[in-house]
Amino acid sequence: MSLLAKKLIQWHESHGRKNLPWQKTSDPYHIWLSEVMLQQTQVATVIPYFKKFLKQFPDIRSLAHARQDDVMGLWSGLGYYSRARNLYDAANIILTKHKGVFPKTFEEIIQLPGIGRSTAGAICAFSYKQSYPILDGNVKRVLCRIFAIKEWAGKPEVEKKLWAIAEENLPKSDVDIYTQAIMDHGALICRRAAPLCHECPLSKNCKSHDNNWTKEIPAKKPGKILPLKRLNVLMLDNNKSIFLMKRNEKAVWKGLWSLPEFANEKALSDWMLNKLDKKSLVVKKGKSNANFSHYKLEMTYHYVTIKSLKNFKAMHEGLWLDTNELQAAAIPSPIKKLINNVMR
DNA sequence: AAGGCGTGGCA
DNA sequence: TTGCCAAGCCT
Repeated sequence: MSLLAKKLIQWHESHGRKNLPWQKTSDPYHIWLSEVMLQQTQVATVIPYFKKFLKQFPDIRSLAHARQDDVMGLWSGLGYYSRARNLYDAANIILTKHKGVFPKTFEEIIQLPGIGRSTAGAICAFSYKQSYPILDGNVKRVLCRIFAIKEWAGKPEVEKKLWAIAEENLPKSDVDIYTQAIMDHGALICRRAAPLCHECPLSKNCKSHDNNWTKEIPAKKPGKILPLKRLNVLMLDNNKSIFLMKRNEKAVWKGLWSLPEFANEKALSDWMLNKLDKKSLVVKKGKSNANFSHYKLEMTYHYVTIKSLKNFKAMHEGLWLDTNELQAAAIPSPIKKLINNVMR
């Protein structure tokens, strides 16, 4: 066994995390769900979503038979919603192609939508104790530091090298413990900022520690200027009920429910003149910002109250949701917050 | 190959 | 406030 694996497994014995909700089980459904939720998402954020999701969908069959909107509702606020769609699709594939039983080989697992090499490796290691490596943010950081890799870990060439290193250091036994150990070590000791080198079992074998490079490594992603998008959203309030429209399949927040959206104010007022009986009063107007990984968004909201739906001409274009129904609905976080703030 | 895809925590 | 980025995958 590599020195790296040996030391990490030893360290995990007394310092690793052993009581997370998806641990102490080898049920591949639980492992799969947790690994997908944890993609680009922090542990503390995932825990309540994981519990709630399992409570409503305790097994693959119940998930496969659900309505997609209910699945999306449980995912609302967690982000990266294609994960929820893929999970739902994969559950149905497992039902039809694998007779409802989660597949047991890496090759079959990685073919499921939403499962890439790292997630498939984690499922194999945790559920079946099969020796496959993972390469998440933690592992990348630990390996870059130990081997003094000064380039950005997301660069394809560097990533290829990291997979090879991950492969080389993989133990043949106890991969489940090793996999948990290297992630825990990255999260708790080899942290991005202020790593705890004095508590690190690998500090004597770490090139970054030797050379005092822990601040330079891991290297930052090459920066770029994010574009700013401006748009107008309409908040129609009919007796504390809000009008929402389902977003199309082309842009961000695919398939989620959101406020009617317009490129400019004229388009918004035209829509109102067209769909509402007479010119309605804008009760409140303001701006709200949201930042994404690839652009910034400035929303100008227009809060309008109407007294009756009698002459409303867009009933078939969306749905009216009572404010107390908003929480469980499949609505993006910034929109949910905006509605809550303005209505309050 | 590079960019789309969310959200919240933290410095 | 702003920027960075976390248990990545898909096209």
